[in-house]
Amino acid sequence: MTPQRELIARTFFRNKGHVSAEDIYKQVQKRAPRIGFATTYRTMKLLSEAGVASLRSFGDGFSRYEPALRTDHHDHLICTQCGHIIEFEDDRIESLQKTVARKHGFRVTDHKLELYGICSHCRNTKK
Amino acid sequence: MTPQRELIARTFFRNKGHVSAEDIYKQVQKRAPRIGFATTYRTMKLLSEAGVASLRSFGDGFSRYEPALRTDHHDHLICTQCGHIIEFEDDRIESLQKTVARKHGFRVTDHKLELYGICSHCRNTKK
DNA sequence: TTTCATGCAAACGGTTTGCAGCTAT
DNA sequence: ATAGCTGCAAACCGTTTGCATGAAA
Repeated sequence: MTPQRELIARTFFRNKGHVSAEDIYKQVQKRAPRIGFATTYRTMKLLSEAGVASLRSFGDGFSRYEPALRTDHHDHLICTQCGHIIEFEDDRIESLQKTVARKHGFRVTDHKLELYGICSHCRNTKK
Repeated sequence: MTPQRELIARTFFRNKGHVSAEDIYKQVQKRAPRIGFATTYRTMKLLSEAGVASLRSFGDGFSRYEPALRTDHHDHLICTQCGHIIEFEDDRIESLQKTVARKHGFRVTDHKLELYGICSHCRNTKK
């Protein structure tokens, strides 16, 4: 554990999740401009290998990380207009997922549910 | 509509969906080696703009296309070991998704549900 | 001729890697 | 001294774009 890694990890955990590597890099740079993105990427890879961060790729080309400590499964509502991301959790959906998987002989290790649409804010301020 | 575009479109629809651009490119090249990937990409973009193909990015870095003609919403079970993809459909999950979205004031335009795990085949032939 | 698609190669953007230098054992 | 991390820059890989050629109307 080096100072660089500690700063990167702290920065990562300070966020609410759904953080892109670039986000972390920029935030880290404000405090330690000499840290390069290579170190950021390498550290995030370490964190995800260690199981404390999990990589989540939304459709937008670059990878996002979120803390893996959380015990709740949660999924995402994504506004395609403003990019805002809302988390939600629904036990009934979860259990239906398990049922479906079992029906196909799958042992599910992870899942990803994303609902894309227009959030209420963007719907009200439509031009 | 040019011969190239026709071949690419035909090749695309010959597949069962979840086809990567590279897949299409390779298949097309067997029949018409002079077609470049630029044309493949451009044609796939056209097809998705025309609404007959829809772009779906799984987490693996490159983009996949599937026919958009289909009326059923379907989701995916993905084996993380052999990469096999199974489609499924579950109306109860669909309706729960709508409920959740409504609760957050979202108007959902699209959704994506992916379950990752180990398929029955890989579970049985585990080494 | 004008238009527009093609094929090639170069560019792009996010991520990874090689490598020389630096730290801390 | 040696092991291993850093920072830089170059490489990488899937995708996009610029441009000269070529076919069609």
